[in-house]
Amino acid sequence: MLNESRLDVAFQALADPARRAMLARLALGPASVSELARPLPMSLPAVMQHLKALEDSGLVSTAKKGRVRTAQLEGDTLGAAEAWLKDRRTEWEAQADRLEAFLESYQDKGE
Amino acid sequence: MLNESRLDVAFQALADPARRAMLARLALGPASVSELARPLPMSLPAVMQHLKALEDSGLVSTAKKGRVRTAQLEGDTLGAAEAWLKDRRTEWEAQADRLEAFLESYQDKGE
DNA sequence: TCGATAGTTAAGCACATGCTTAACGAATCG
DNA sequence: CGATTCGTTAAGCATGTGCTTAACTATCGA
Repeated sequence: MLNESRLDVAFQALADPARRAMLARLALGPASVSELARPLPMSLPAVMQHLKALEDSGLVSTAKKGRVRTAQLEGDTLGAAEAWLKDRRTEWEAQADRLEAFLESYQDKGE
Repeated sequence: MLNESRLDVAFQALADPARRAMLARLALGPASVSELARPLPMSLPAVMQHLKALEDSGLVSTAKKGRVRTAQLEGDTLGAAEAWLKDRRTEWEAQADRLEAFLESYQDKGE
């Protein structure tokens, strides 16, 4: 599980459309920096900065071989962010259920 | 489903620990502004600004009655963010499976 | 009606973010 | 070797973010 400050950077990384586009690409398989950059309307250095943010967040790992750097998705961090949201939604649903049950019992008494 | 720019603000909202704390509290049930503020080490106006960010993101809705404003979690937006992550992870897992299958078939040929 | 309670608005400030261009490094190809 | 490709570093700049304090409004309760 990720601690709070790790979640900060992970969600922060997810908050940018360019970075989400890169993640969406990497979900389909590893890619080089240029491949990631191609569809994006910005300079290469900008893409590098986004990639660094993704790497710092733990969502992506990279390795360089020769002159090409290959990036790939790290499923664990993605899963940890997903798990946080799922936990909150589960709590919320339980709470909503209790409320509904209460309202129903209240209505029963009124009948 | 949320479009890209809605996802931006949703993940952006999730990127701050104070806002995640507020969401965690609201997952347990509705709360007033002061209740949300109590555990947080910052001024009330700061909390208001976080609450506004959460409201703009669609993660939370609020209503004022008398002098107290009550906030509650909006499960749909939470679910949409969760769904985006889940989709990416599912794609990633499918890709990892294909890779594994390929490597196994490669090994089989070698035997 | 007076004081406490709950929230709101506005201004200002420090720092972070997301780009840019320019210049450079290092592997590969002809 | 020389040119090209792929990536990297550094500097600078506009805008966004996350707080603060001060001042103010609106409601409630004695």
